[in-house]
Amino acid sequence: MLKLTRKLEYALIALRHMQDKGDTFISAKEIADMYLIPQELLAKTLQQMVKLNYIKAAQGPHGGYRVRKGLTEISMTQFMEDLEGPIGIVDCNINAECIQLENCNIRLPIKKINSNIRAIFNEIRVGDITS
Amino acid sequence: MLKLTRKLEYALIALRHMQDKGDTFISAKEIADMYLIPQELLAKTLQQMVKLNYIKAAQGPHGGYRVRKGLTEISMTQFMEDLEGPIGIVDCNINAECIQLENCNIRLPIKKINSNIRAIFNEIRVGDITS
DNA sequence: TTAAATACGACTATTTAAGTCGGGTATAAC
DNA sequence: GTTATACCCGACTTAAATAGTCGTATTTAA
Ligand code: SF4
Ligand code: SF4
Repeated sequence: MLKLTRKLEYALIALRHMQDKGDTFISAKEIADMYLIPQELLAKTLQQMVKLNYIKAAQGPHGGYRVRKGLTEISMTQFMEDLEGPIGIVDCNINAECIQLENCNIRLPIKKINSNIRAIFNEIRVGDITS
Repeated sequence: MLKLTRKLEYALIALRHMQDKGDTFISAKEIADMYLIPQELLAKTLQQMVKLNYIKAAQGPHGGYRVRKGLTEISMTQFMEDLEGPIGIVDCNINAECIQLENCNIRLPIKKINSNIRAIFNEIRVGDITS
């Protein structure tokens, strides 16, 4: 209940590590080894972040990834939703396909809570975690 | 990611319904039928709440459940943790061994976020949802 | 005695998250 | 130009968590 995904954690750990190293390219292997993260899984995540323009990749020997400027200003809400899809503590906050929906007597108060949680992540920037 | 369990939703729906009906005993079947909730699953949840002293049960025909006084003052944190166990957006916030723990570079900022989320649920009482 | 209801535990199914594999492309170093 | 390193990409498999079902026993009002 209410868990972040492992992928998000790995992404943040990697970002922080890369940020510490400045402009040099860091390989997925280096990070995977250092933090005991499954390499293939981390690689996939980093590749996703390349597509999102969060980081820049360099191929070939001595290649790897480095963080793009400006990433730290992105809100955690955007970061999380880019990587994992919309945040919603219940189904009707995402796609509305719930058989209880029509008679549901808790929908509105729950929606309020969802807003509160989103608000928390809106006020946190990626840089607050990775710097 | 960050989902409430269905069980919690069913519990809240049931509590709200029972509260609307005052002191009369409401059967699991009535609630299950009304909100299209799987009856056996709802029943199990209600039984759990009986053990927690959240509601009172009456057996036999015209039996059922009714809400105990004072339930509405309980915080959502306690309610959720009673039903589903400790809240923690990552493993190390609960206890669980995490192989990254020793070198983890995001543990502290994540812990802060977890506190923020817990704070939200601490300030919400069950009655805020079921009344 | 019967029927409606709770009580419990074991079981199965479904969904989601986590992790793995195989084959490809780019590029620096020799 | 061969080799080794590293990114790229999609399909696949496994594991874990959630959701739902079933069988049987017990209580009790009518
Ligand atoms: S409609 Fe009610 S039961 Fe369905 S997802 Fe929303 S809150 Fe939950
Ligand atoms: S130690 Fe780091 S990786 Fe492990 S659960 Fe905590 S935050 Fe996540």
